Amino acid sequence: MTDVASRKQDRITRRQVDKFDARRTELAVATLHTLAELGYARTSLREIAQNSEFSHGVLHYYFADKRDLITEAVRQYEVVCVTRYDEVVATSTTADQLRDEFVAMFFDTLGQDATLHRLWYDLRNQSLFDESFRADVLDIDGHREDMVWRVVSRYAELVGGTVAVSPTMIYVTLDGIFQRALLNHLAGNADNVAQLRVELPAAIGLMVTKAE
Amino acid sequence: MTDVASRKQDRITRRQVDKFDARRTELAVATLHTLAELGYARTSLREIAQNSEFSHGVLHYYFADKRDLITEAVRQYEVVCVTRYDEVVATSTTADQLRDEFVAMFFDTLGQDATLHRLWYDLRNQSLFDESFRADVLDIDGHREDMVWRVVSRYAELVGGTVAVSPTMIYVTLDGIFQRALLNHLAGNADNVAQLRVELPAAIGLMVTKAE
DNA sequence: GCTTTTCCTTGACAGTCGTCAAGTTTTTCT
DNA sequence: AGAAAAACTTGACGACTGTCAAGGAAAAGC
Repeated sequence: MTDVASRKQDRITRRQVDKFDARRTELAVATLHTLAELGYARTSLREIAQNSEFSHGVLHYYFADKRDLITEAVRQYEVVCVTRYDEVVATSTTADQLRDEFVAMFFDTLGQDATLHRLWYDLRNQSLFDESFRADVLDIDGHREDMVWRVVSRYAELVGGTVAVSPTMIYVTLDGIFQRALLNHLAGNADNVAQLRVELPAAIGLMVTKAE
Repeated sequence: MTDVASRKQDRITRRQVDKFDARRTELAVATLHTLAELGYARTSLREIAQNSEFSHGVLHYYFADKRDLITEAVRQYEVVCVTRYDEVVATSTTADQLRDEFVAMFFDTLGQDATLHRLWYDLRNQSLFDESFRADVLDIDGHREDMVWRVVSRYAELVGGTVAVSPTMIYVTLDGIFQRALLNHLAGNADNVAQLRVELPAAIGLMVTKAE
């Protein structure tokens, strides 16, 4: 094959691959929405296909099996999820501003993306039963930990102090608060959510030690 | 009906009811074990029956439907779960002893009852999708919160200080640590579990303020 | 001991599931 | 425009699901 011909072949292959990947992503997004709506236990391939513009058979054209499809959907989730607070970190110039904007976004996404968040917790729990999810889940969990660490360590910096606990402890605490708030939110218990919002700043405060 | 006859009838009815309830409980326990093993998404009635000494048809003799059965299983879980640390609270005479024994039991049950705990988190998450579980879940969650509050408030008492954060915050923090430890435990990542064990005492310490 | 009630098994039902092969439509290439 | 390849639909398969009715086995009542 000549150079020109091989480069041409490359372009074609690339374009095919791109198209293939684009459709995969499209179907993974449809999967994500279906999972968020129904939960892992009740999500079927036919239901997913109905949330897309294709028929159920096409899923096996783009994915090896159901697990492959759901794994791809989880990866899509990560793309959306894991940089949520970065802009807040980048633009805040005072500790109070960072804290307040973090709390605001925390509860904003709680209400806005509630179904997506409950899906995340559903899949994380599935990984307790199904080994094949664990690697992806632990990976995403790590990125979430990094995400809140960026927030809290920057907060400590702006306060002029140091972080008093480990990144892991920070993450599990904030994630625990989020889970609780999500449950209360979906249960329609707005008062409890509001109470958690009031208490969140103090919880963050406990994690950093001000300089003397 | 004479008094004697009516009392006799009562006894008979009572005995029948007791027997009925006993079998219900027996089947609920079998359900609990099946759920713990397979998770909610993959637990079928036939699988449950195979974990008992009866056939699958009997489940509809004692339970209205699958939801009824699983709800009863969840209630069984609560009976086991929610008084776990009470003896530690009752017998500890110093703050250090209480803290150490709590931590020990915390990680003991983590390893011992791992499948049961993952089931709890599975069901709590199901309640984010299925409204009919929510009441029971919120009830159990409340009892778990009370449970850790009894530990931490007693700890503060023995230290001679006061609790610095709300019961809810205490619970979500400890529960978050437990969840993370459970995931790492089931993933075979013993190092991370050990690390959490090291950090847990300090996390408890942060929650109480010593008297001046 | 015989009848009645309770308890449990069996087998079938209507439906859903993941998977895949066969065939049709659409796009791409020459 | 015609041929080849890719993209997609359709329908079927075996397996599995919750539910329930019919009937047998065991226990209780007399």
